[in-house]
Amino acid sequence: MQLRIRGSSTANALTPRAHHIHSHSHSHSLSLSLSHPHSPPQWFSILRHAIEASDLPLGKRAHARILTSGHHPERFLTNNLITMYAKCGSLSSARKLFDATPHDARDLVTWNAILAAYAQADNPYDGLHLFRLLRHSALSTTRHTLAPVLKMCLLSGSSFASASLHGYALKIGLLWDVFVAGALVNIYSKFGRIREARLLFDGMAVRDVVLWNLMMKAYVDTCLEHEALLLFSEFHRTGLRPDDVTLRTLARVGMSRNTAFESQLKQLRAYATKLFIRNGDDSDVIAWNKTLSRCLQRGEAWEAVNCFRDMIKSSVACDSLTFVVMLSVVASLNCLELGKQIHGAVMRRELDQVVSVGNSLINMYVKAGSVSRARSVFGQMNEVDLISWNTMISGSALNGLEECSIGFFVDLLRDGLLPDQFTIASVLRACSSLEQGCHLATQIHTYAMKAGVVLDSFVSTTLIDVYSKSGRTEEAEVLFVNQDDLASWNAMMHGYIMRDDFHKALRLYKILHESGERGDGITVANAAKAAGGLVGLEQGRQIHAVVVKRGFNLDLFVISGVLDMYLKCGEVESASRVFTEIPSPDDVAWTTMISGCVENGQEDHALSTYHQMRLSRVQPDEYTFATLVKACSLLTALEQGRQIHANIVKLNCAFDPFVMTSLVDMYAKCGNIEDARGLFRRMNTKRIASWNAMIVGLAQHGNAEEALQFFKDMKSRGVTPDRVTFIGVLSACSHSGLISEAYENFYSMQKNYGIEPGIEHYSCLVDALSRAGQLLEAEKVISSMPFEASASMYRTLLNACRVQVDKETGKRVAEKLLTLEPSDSAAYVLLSNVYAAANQWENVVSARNMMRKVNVKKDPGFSWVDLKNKVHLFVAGDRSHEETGLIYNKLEYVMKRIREEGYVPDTEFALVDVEEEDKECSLYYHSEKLAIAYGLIKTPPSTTLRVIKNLRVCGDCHSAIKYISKVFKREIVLRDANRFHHFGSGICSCGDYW
DNA sequence: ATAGGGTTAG
Repeated sequence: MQLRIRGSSTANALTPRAHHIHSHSHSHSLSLSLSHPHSPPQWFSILRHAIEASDLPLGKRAHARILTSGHHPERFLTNNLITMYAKCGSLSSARKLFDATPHDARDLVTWNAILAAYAQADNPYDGLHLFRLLRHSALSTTRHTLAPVLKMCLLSGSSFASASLHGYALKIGLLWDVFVAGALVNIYSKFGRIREARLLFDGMAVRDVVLWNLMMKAYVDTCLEHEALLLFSEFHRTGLRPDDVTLRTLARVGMSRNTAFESQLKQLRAYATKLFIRNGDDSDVIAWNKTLSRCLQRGEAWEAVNCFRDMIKSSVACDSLTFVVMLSVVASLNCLELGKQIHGAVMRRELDQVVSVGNSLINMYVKAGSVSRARSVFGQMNEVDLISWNTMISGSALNGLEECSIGFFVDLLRDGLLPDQFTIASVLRACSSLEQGCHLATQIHTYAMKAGVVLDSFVSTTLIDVYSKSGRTEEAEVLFVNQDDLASWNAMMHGYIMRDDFHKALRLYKILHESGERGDGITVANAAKAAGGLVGLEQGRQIHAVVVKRGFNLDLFVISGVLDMYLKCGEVESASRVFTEIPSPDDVAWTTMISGCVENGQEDHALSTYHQMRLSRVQPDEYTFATLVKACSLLTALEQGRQIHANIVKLNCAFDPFVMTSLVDMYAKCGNIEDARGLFRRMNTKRIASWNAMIVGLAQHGNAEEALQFFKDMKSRGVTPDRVTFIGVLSACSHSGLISEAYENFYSMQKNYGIEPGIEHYSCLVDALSRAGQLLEAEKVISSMPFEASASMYRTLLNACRVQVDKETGKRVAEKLLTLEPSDSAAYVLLSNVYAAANQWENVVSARNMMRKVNVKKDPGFSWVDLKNKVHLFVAGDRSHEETGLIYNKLEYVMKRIREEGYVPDTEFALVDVEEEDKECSLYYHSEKLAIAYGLIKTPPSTTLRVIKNLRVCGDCHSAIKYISKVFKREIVLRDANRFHHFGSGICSCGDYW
């Protein structure tokens, strides 16, 4: 029995010679176990049975009965129990038993057993630690100790540990053991240290076939074909008989392009084939299948293909398992042609009616992207099982055929089959990519409950994903409770991110961290995204550090997330640094970089990055183009836009609704309404955003009738307008003085479409009334709406008073505007213009004088600044900050300094020319000034300040910040609700257009 | 032989 244990653990460590060990050890095991004096023999046979069947519960029951039988298990039985736990996959129980065994009760076999357990469980670090403890004890070791230890060296990838083991083996005289030497040769060659392997090999006095094989394989693996051939000749001269491993190793010589040894290779192949036939008995189908599946497990797919070719050439008949394995190999290679060839081979051998083979064919075809071929295999099977159905369901979903996937699910139910967790998870996957899939998912949820698989972690994770995607976060949260599966955590994090709840997402990340779990690349990518959403640069940097430390920066998914985080924080330079360190960026990484430039107002940089992308021969996709077109639109760069358009057509992206919509928008914003119209007409799928771009574009160009015509067409085609549509419609009305239409739409929006008017809609209405001269009516609308009036509304109205020469209303409106915006020069300028139009020059002068006395007072709205990882938030006239005195003093000083430099609170030009953009202007101005003042106090000179504002920056603040950047020599990055503004040396990256 | 979570856009 003891030998059996050792034997099998050795077999695990030195896989190439597995068959040797089994044949040597078996006879000993029986005689020993039966003749052992102290333990009742039935325990051993039960334990052996548990090991063979991998039956952990049986083993545990046996252990329990041994304990309850009153006898403390002595050493021999304990060793067997440890082995049983190891073989049945419970490393923790094995270790518990080992720890419970007193030190003086442990013998070498105990140690070997626990070491073998760690080797088998692929847990090299803890196992190697145990080995260090063993070395400190007085026990002397044998090859059976070294075998698992060497395997763990291989697993741990530690060449240092292997070198020290080499020395240790030499010291205790075990290096001359072919088992030990073979393992070392194998390790050295796996670490690429082939010369050390050869040195060891050459030093061996006795070498067996396995050792030769290992050395030859080392050469073949490293493409040292000439050395492999030389070694083979040497081997041949020893007269040792080559085995099938030798032959298969040789068969791989010549796979590389190197043709220098063509004739030698031919000889070798002929020789190998002859030997294969002679070795017929050794190379039966089972051995071949074993080799194939070993290749599959190691991910060496092409090696498996080559091996399969050799197998076909030999006289061995492939069986169904051969094809199951090979089809799995091909599925991983995603190679349709090869798959078809193997399908042909299956048909010739009439194995297509074996269910497992049929299922493998289906799987291979769906993985290769051919659902139709999979379906035809499915249809031709006489007998199908649940796996066949599941593969069709998941395969259809995988290939974007969601309806088809759901169809299979329905058919399955109709056939009276009970879905299992695979079925449910697969069909839910289809729902999750379906736009209206949530309702369906709810139904499938009830099926999952009926089938009792809701607690399955795959099922619940997919449900969390589906519910999050459709905004039903609460339902997702319910499912997430008690989930201990990392994928669920990731899905939940992503769910929060999708609804912009970045705080909650980061909280999950923190909880995970604090519980000792580190998460994986996806976790960290999610965390980066959340940090980006919060513009939390410090947190983002920490996450970036984790990414680098754990090697996730090689994962394009993850590093693109980090890139995006920096860009969302306005850190274009950091992003560029990260980007240049990506070995070969893909389309997404490039697009992230380009879109980040656009978001940060560096449209030129975006376009030049695009040209680099073309040079690097990465194909842009529809995301890239949508972004680029936006850049052109912001730059009003019609020519560049046209060139990009040509690229879009050339690269077949002219069918994507996103791209086309942004093109329509670009042409319209660039003033080329004809091309916008033409493009729009030719669009196949017109989404709501496409219509909106057209309607808003036409309205902006004052082409109201046509805008309303488009609106009509849109409705008649069954497209439901949204709030953006009505902004376009109402602004179109206002531009053409269509008051009754404006009212009509304003009410129809609520009554027929259930859209509550926002402040933008009211703005349009007020604008329309003002322009039409209905000043009192406009005032009435303002006072009746459920919002605080915005300053821009009053400004519009005041301007209308000037045009209408209505100084009574004008005065009233100016007063209201001034209570809202005491420091807003616009009010004074407009008011003075009203008086000027009425020829009341004294009042003009007094209005101008009032303006000069302006002080900064109320400042609701909020802005925040992130200093030393703490967010400082400022709201209207905020005096709650602990350093408020300092801040206000600084601000006074700042305003004084910039006035000296020429700052005038706003300019007259900006005031009389009130355009659409101004309507969304912040109701509360100066929170950003407070934030900047605090930033100036708290950071050393020339540090870049980053301020974020919840609303759009207004003209006055914009102008002030330009001066601040000049006077105080600071880069100031302001992110407002709309875009980034990079201020420096008195100018802003937006070119004063936003 | 079958199932889950991730990066870019209007």
